[in-house]
Amino acid sequence: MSVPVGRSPVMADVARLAGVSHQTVSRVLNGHPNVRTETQARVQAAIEELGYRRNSSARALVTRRTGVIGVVAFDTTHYGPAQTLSGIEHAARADGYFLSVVTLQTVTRQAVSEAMDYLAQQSVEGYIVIAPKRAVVEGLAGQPADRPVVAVEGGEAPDLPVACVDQEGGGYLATRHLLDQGHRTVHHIAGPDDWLESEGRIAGWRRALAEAGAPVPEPLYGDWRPRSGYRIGAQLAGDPDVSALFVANDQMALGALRALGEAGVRVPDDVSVIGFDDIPESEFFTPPLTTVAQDFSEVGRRGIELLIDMLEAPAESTSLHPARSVVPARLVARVSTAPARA
Amino acid sequence: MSVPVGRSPVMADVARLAGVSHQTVSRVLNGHPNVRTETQARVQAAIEELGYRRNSSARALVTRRTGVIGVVAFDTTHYGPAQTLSGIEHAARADGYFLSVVTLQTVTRQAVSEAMDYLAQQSVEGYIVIAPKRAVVEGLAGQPADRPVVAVEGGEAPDLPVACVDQEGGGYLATRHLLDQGHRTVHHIAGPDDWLESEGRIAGWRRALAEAGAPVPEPLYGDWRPRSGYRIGAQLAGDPDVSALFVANDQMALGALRALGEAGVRVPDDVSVIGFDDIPESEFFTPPLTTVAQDFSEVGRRGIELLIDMLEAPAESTSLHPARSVVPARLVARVSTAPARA
DNA sequence: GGCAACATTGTTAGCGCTAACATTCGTCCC
DNA sequence: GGGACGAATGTTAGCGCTAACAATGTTGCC
Repeated sequence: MSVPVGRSPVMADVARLAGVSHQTVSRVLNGHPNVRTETQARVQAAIEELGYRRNSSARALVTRRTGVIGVVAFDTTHYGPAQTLSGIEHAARADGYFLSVVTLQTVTRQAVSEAMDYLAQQSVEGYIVIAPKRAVVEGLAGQPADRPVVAVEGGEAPDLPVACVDQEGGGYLATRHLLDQGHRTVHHIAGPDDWLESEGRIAGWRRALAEAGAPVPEPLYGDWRPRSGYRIGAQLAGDPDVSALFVANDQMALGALRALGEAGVRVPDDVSVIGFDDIPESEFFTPPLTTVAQDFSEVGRRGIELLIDMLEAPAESTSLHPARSVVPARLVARVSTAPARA
Repeated sequence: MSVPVGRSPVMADVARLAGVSHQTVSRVLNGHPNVRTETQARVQAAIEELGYRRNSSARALVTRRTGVIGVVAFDTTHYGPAQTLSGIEHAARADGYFLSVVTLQTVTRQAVSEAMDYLAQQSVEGYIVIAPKRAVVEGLAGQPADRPVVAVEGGEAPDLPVACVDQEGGGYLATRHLLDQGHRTVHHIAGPDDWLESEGRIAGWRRALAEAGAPVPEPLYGDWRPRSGYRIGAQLAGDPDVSALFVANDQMALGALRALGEAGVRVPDDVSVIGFDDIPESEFFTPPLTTVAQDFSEVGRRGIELLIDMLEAPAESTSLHPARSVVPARLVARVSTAPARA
């Protein structure tokens, strides 16, 4: 009896066993008031005996709520995005939501729109889009918003709620740190120029230089990967003007460290290097990398918070001032930066 | 008219606009034969005009298929697991399935079982569990299997379909590579001893040593993180017996390289070091790390393949010989290994 | 004691879809 | 020419649940 053969039990089976109507079972499950404690217990017992589990499709059909949040992610094989995704997942689960994830290889407006379409098939209630490029954020803002969207890492998105790290502040912090150590100016290996993270970090770097009245060299653009840092690092190694280098992420910084090392440039004695991200490996680079840490999971958490607010608020003036949640960056000083030589 | 106010359109709205019954609309949507081409076109047009989208809950309710696969993952902030997840996701989407992901902080039997329970609420059709520890796999096999489960990275799981990389083969490959370069024996920094990956790599290492008649030192256990590699590396640095070192992952290898460097031990001149995983950074370590590459996304792909086979096969003798899909590992030779000194 | 107010439970009607059966129509063949 | 067949479409009955309303008890208070 406790293991019904054939089909899995439905609410009516529980009701029969507990000697109540199926509606009373529903009430117990939904925590309605006005159910006698004793009835509740009987129903609970019947539920356990049968191993009953509510059918989510039937429930969603009538409540018009699926409890599923769609996530469009990129590049989850890298540290930052993967951490962010993990933060999103935990926050969503804590609030009883489910996550349906699509990860994209290419970061284009069209790919994002296809991914959102795919997720729409599953009746997601809203979207979290990890939107690291300007084009993506702009494409997002132009969409017919039949359900709420939150951008994560979306920089200064114009008309969209956004959760992100303060990239500009982080860039400022990094540059300031080097200037404070007496370097005349700071060179910059940036990320690709259509990424919002690159933009923000460049802006912070420029602001710090401007504030200090330091010369502003041309930034050199990499592609986030170690190899590009290596290439650009090799270029800079010969330049006697370079005494301090701000690299837009730790992976490129790793490449740069290697190139400098191979060229006989000592870090930090000859050149100071600072990275960005604080990946787990940075502490063990040669030399241990000074860098700027981002609290990725906090960003994920805030993204979910924004979205759930929209889902659960009685649709109102959300479009007037789209919410922004900015997480500060934090300097992690290690060995790769040192005061400028006299 | 094309933008209906109030509720979103349902099948009946499309039917009305196209001048057919709702069932005909359903037939068009499901690609049934025996619908006149012209009718099909009219229905399609109506669908587009209204921006109609099938209600997945209603559909799932009657078909008893949700098209959702539940994934239990750990540690997606690290390279391997994140890559695997990404492989799983792409393969699932290619077959029209959706993914619902739960990531866990702690790898315990209970956490896994709770995660599966959570996913069951959403009526997932089956599970992919990234199960890197023996206890987890065993707990999995003991569960009441009301829906199919595939383990990924589950080593030699007894009664469960598994997709994994050939860890033993990889360990053998790494050790063999060092022995072939004339090293008398190979020391090993292993992962935690309750991880299946550790076990497999240790087994391969032992086999290679045994085959060569080389002495078998005690393996030293780390925790996968760079810091533990650093700690153990510092220990080994003073030992003149150590001329070749197989480290169970690249992150620990990074720590070990740093410790050796600090102790004045030159790699590869004094000691050869080989890692495991081939993370994107390895190529730019000091020196560039020889390592064993795993095709994580292929593992994810195969996991999905196994699961979908089970979902779509008319439930038969699946339990007789649970399928195993083993992906070979591959040696990536770089600079950190060299022939033994005479 | 009777009646209002409330607590507790049951009954009914869908949510939007697909499967199964019913109907209509044209076509073919003896 | 009529019956048999199959193609094309329509009609009906749920899937398992919740919301709304209806029907009971049960209490308290004058």
